[in-house]
Amino acid sequence: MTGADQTPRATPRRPPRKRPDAAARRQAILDAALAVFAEKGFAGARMEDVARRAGTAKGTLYLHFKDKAALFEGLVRTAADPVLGMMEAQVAQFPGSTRDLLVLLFARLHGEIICTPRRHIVRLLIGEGERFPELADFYFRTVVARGQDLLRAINARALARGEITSDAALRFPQLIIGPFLTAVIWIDLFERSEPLDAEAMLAAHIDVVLRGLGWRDEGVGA
Amino acid sequence: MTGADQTPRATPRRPPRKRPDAAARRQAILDAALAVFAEKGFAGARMEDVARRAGTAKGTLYLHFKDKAALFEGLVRTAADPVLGMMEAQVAQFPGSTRDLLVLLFARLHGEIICTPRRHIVRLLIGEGERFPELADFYFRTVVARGQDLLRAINARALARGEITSDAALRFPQLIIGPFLTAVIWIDLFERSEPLDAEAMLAAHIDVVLRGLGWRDEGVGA
Amino acid sequence: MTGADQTPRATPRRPPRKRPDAAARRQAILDAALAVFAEKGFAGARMEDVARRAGTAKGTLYLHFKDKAALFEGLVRTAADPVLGMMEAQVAQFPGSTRDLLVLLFARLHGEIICTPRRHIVRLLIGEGERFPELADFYFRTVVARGQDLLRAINARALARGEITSDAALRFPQLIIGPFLTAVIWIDLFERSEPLDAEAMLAAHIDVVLRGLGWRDEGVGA
Amino acid sequence: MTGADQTPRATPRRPPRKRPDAAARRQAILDAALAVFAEKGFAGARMEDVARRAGTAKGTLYLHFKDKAALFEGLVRTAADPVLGMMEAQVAQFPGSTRDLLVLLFARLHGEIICTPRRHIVRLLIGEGERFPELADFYFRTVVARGQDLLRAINARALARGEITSDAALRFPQLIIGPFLTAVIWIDLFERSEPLDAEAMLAAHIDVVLRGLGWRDEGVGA
DNA sequence: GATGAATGAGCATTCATTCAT
DNA sequence: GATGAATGAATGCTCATTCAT
Repeated sequence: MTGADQTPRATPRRPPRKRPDAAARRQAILDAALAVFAEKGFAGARMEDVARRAGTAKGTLYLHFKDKAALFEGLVRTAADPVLGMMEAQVAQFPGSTRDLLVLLFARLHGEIICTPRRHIVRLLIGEGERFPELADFYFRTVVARGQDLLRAINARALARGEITSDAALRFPQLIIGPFLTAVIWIDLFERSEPLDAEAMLAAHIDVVLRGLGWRDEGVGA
Repeated sequence: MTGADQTPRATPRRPPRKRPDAAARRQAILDAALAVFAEKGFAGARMEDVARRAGTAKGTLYLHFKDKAALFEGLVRTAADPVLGMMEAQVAQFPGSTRDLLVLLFARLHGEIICTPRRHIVRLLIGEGERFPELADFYFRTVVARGQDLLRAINARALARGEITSDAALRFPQLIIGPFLTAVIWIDLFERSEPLDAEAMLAAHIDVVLRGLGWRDEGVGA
Repeated sequence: MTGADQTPRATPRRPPRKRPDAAARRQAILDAALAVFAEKGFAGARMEDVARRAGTAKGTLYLHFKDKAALFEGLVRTAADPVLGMMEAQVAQFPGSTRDLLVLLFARLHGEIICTPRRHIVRLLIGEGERFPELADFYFRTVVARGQDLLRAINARALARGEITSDAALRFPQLIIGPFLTAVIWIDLFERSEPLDAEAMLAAHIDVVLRGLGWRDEGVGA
Repeated sequence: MTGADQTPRATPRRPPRKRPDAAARRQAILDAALAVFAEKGFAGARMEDVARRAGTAKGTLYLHFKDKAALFEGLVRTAADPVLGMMEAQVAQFPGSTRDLLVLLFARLHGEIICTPRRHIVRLLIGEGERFPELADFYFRTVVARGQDLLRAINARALARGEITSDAALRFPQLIIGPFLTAVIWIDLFERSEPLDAEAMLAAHIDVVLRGLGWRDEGVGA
């Protein structure tokens, strides 16, 4: 701790344009790709636009992703994972009622997906999924299946706690997630025609679906 | 300056041209378009494939539809209308309980859309909608808005008859239709990964949502 | 919606790409375009032929010119300017008699245009001009108007010097340039039917038109 | 002369749409073709437009002309001939001075061509001539060569009568016709940029060129 | 003869991908 | 590693021409 502390005191003659490390570069590309794919769809997106938006040259894209499809896959791969991971963690150790848990989770879905460019990924996948079967499979495994497990766990817990009586959503977790999907789609396609208060809708959904599953405020044992 | 202007051109020939009336021809094109668009998406669909599948020459397509987008629009335009019309008629004069009505309608949606290539149209629209705002608007006006009116009418009737107590689905018809949308998407994207018994799911949905809206078997007056 | 959007596309290869600088490339394209347009007319010219002749790929054309029309315009734009500039310079500082000046200028027109593929540009413009009004306007401004100014200046000088007495060609410079145009057209259309000694014709024209304007060898003051 | 005279007293139930005989039909097609070709050029003209304008179906065009090129040729063939014939007749028996003859002929060229859609034919031929060598040859034989003969005859007569002294225009009839061509082109391309008083220009041309050829009012012998 | 629906060759243009620099 | 000029396969659309009616 004695000598000079000038460690990062480089000697840059030219503007200290620190070469962003590969990871940052890659993320910039993914961000750009999300924006462009979201606006134009997979086929309509031009690699050149992605490059320009990412602030790189076209060729650079190919240093990070084998081709356009790989870029799309990278997008899907990276976008959903963190949100889901966060939610899984929360469910695992949530102490409160299932209602509160659902409220929390839907708030997350709203804040992290519906209100975010990420929602486009959902729509993109719906649109292009059949053309990229492997991608759909990948998405199923890494996102959908995990989401289902999560919802099933929640339902199982609620049943076990006597909060609900129906196993309908255990058998069909789609009943829980359906309105969320609908909201995502609506925002992108019909918001202009008829605005949707997604937050209010999801709140109503929680009320309806919980009641529909036989909700009792305190659980049977309470 | 698209297309050619060269001088000595083409020279048609052989196939014994018959003339099915224009309407039949048009329908054949629409059928072919549905198949091709469904498989490849809008951008991926080649007009030549549509033509071949319709049993016509490429040029013939353009006698019926101004361009590829118009063909897509024609598809959307013609596919949804009949189903919706049928459902509107049924709702207007349905004598029984709202539960029976919903069962009937979802059976129709299942039989006429989910089990039919028509379901692809829903998915296509979701995927391409943002790129064709007019088409999304058109779809909203001719399909979505009508569907919403229908669902609202059903909910209003159920409330009036004392069958349900919540107006949640009156405010958000999306709660009713959400699981149907989810089923449509699931079938196309994830059926291979995990089959879905859509019929059972929709039955469960009716149970849950009606109960969630405060269902009483006979209505208050019973 | 022109052009394709398919997914797995092209795969360039072989030819050992060198990089002549952009200007040379552009000039090669213009040269090729002149040849092809001259032979086939605007509509009949195929971009592919231009590319092949320029030794580039089709796509390269579009790196230099927005579309076929822009290529045509580029042709017109670059071809006339140098010749005219040269002539303007000469007129501005020509010391000798107007007759000698005209002889010199027509010699230039003969050598630089009639005997050159550039003459095709004149003919092309005549043929396509009405279809490209902006191009005709551009040509008028950058070539025709300048040419007229030049001819008017010459006539004014000749009148001032007392070499001629008539202002007919001051009012109608077309009288001076008409036979040149006729020669250009003749060479392209009728040379095969009846050869024309353009040089001799233009010499005769100078004689006739100067005499017709009241030529006096030394000017009034002589 | 006894019996009824009701020969053309057909029994038309439907509107007496007398079938225009083939010649009228053909002329209608040619008129339409002139209009369309003039506006769009050869390549840009669509047979369908010609048909619509002629009030016939597309197929009918092919009953009168083998193909598009034949239609174009028919146009050129029929348009120039009458004017030229008229002029030949006039020259053959014109009693007055050569100046008066030229005034008369240029008046005709102005009235029958410059002020008429026929002027477009001249321009079309210039533009497309190289692509239709046979047509250019045909035009040369039936129009240009005859025109030259006519001009040579006039010059020879004028020389013989001592009205002029130069044989320049005998050797190069183009000197006489050049400004007319220039006017035709100008009207189509540049009229918008700078209007041209073609009549005045041609009058000036006659003055200049006759004086340039050594004009003497009465001829030597007078 | 007249019609116009059908045909399909032909071309302008785009854009994913490569690779010399 | 980064660049972006060059490539050329791929496809939407046009329109001269035919021929069944």
